[in-house]
Amino acid sequence: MCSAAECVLPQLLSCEGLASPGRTHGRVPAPQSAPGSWVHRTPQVTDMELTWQELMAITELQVRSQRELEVPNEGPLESTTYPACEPMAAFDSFGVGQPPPHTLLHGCGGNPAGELAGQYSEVMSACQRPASSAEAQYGMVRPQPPCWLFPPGPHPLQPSLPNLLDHMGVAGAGEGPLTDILGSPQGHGHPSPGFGPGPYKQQVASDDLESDSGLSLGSSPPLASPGNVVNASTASYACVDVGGLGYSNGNPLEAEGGANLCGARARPDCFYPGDRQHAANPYPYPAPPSTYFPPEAGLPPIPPQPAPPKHPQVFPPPPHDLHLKGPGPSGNPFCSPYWRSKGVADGPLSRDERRALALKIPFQLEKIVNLPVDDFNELLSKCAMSDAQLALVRDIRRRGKNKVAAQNCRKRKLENIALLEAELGQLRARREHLARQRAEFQHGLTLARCRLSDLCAEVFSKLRDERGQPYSPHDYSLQQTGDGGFFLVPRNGSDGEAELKTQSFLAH
DNA sequence: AGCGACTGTCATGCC
DNA sequence: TGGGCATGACAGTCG
Repeated sequence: MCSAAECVLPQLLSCEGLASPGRTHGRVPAPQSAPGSWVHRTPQVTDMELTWQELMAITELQVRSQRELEVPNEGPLESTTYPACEPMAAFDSFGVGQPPPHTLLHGCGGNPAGELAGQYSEVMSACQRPASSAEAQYGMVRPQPPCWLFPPGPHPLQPSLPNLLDHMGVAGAGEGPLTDILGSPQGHGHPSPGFGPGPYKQQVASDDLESDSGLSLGSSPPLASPGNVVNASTASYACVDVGGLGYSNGNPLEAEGGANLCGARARPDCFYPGDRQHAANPYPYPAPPSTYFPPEAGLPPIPPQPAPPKHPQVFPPPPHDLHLKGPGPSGNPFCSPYWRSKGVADGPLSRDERRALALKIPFQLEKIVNLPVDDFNELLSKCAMSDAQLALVRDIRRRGKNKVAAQNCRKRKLENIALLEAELGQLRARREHLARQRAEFQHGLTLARCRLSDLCAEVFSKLRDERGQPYSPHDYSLQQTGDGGFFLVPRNGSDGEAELKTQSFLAH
């Protein structure tokens, strides 16, 4: 009998389904027709792409493995034969490498390639092995031959997301670099990061460059910049031109024709007294909170973060009497003057805030952004505003909503990346498991072939023709019937023996 | 100075 | 048709 060491994996398994042209050793590109493969590839093939290709190759490997390991059951006289110990190709670890040239090997007891077709599974049953630990790990159901690799249900390489998460467990999803990103307070933990209390970054003059609401903020001199404290240090009531309306202490709306501001007609310095200003504050307004929007309800309060020492707070904290709550001076809740919500952190005014201040928008920016469209329109209808004010309000609303949308979009993107990375890890683990399982099956198949070859040799050694001469296994092959009988079938073109010289006998 | 992360904004497409 | 949303791209800021 042969030993496993003498037998090499058969060529049958290596050449038919695995040796595809164009494959490189150890790296299996995805078939171009494979769904999910990227036809239009960027010049830089990223590692993610390669990984995806590998994953796609697993599908192909599985299909091919199924094809190869399936034993056709086409009847007792099916013509498929199993050459034993034929030249076999050396496999790489995954069995997907290009097979080497055929090499004649001697093994399996030195028996010439006797062939025995038919009851193959009986021999293979000895090679079946208990489910590996990896199966338990992935909850795989031990499939029955000939579909060992394919448990019932969805395709193992196309698990649904919930299944994947089930497979992943909590720990699996929590690994990977993106988990850190997701776990960071900046990335997650706040449904609306834009509303978070993070310190406002210092605004520069470039903030005021342009506005699609028609404000030529770009024309503002450097004085308009909060960062430019030198030029503005001498004027607590700095007159900053904002598109002709400007951060002046004058009322631009009055200059425009005296639009009714519903009680917001008072000069800005009445709401934001300049005598409370820091000497270096170029703006005649108190320091705004770091975030303009109040924290969302239901969220745990986030402790305020101290301003970076590198960027000292330019604006002093506003006095409490400036944090007006409820209706404005007019008593109309929809026409309260522009003020910031109480309880938000301090920080420089944002661009829109400065614009709103410049145009004396009598609404909270929070309301402008967050009100439903009906309420927003009602709010606008109740307060007659100039075209510039309306345009600015709508721009503020659009930008505010888009800002939130961008934050949500980025959050979703990070979540999707984390999810895909977790899925990638699971698929890689599954690929390794399938590769190990494939190696086990190939080893069992090799043993079975060796035993089959030995059995054939034993049968041929006991067969004699009418002249008492043994049959040559080179000229005849054995085929088995369903009832255990054997037939001697002459090989095609064997020594010109034309007549069907079939001999039936019962197996012992 | 360069770089990466973060953020706001704009443009665009879709609903 | 206007508004909102989603998203890629770009630029600015900051560590």
